[in-house]
Amino acid sequence: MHDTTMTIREMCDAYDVTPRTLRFYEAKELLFPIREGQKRLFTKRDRARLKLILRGKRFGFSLEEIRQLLDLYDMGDQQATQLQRTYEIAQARLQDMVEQRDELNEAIDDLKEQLKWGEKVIVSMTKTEKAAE
Amino acid sequence: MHDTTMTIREMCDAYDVTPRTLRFYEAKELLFPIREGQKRLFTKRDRARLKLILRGKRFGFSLEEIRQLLDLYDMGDQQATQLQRTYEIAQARLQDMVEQRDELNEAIDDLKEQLKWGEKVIVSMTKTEKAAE
DNA sequence: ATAATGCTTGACGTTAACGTAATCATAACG
DNA sequence: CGTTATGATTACGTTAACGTCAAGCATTAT
Repeated sequence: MHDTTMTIREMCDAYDVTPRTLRFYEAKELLFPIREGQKRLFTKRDRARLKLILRGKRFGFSLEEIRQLLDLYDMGDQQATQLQRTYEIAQARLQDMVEQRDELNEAIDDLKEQLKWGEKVIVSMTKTEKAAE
Repeated sequence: MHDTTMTIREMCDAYDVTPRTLRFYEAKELLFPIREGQKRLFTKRDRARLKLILRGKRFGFSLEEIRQLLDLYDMGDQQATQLQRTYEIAQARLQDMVEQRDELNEAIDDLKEQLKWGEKVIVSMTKTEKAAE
């Protein structure tokens, strides 16, 4: 076989993404598949990065944020300052997520209130409806 | 003054929206300001609707959903079935919001785990760094 | 009368993350 | 050698909710 590289299709099957997505990620400089003639060959490194990309997406990071994180990651496994930076970005993202959730919780509570009110109205209306019969 | 109507600017100031937004809402048939010559005049009804629109947005309804709700609202204050329908739409939205929040909570927990791990790595790296000095 | 406002209607621009063709190249298979 | 499979490139389309001009009336202040 091909040493340890994968074709675009194999990647798609393995990670459940479309070719377009992989090409898109390459265009955005998130992945750097090597070329055999015309075709892309994804290395072990690409696969590791893709996993991190997909994980990052689940966390709600934007692709741009993910790119920055991956870059830091690469630049210096030796530089603790970089890792520190990574940590900070993640912290900030966490902050955002918590805020979002809290807002959502508020909205949920508000909407629940509205619904309680709506129930009362519906009940009273169906009552008067019956009364009108 | 103008009986009970407001100009576009007054509306903007009162509700903290841009003229573009009000025109946009009119184009989307969420508002129906009357015309005095060329100019828009927003009635009490428009203001009531705008309040509902803004509230709906806080709840995360799309403008299209809001339009439908407003329409139902108008159509029959007398028809309890319509109100019932409104109630159902809101319930569905609530469902979505709860799901979203739960997903967000999961992601938050996962990310927190990651961060704990990151902390450990950073600590150990700074240690070895010192050791290397 | 003229300049400065305020308002109007288009109509194109923006953002994210791809989807969706259309066209072309290459390689294996029979 | 023709066909099928796989992949490449290019480029426009999608969605939501407006933002951002541009150009033109109309009223009001000077």
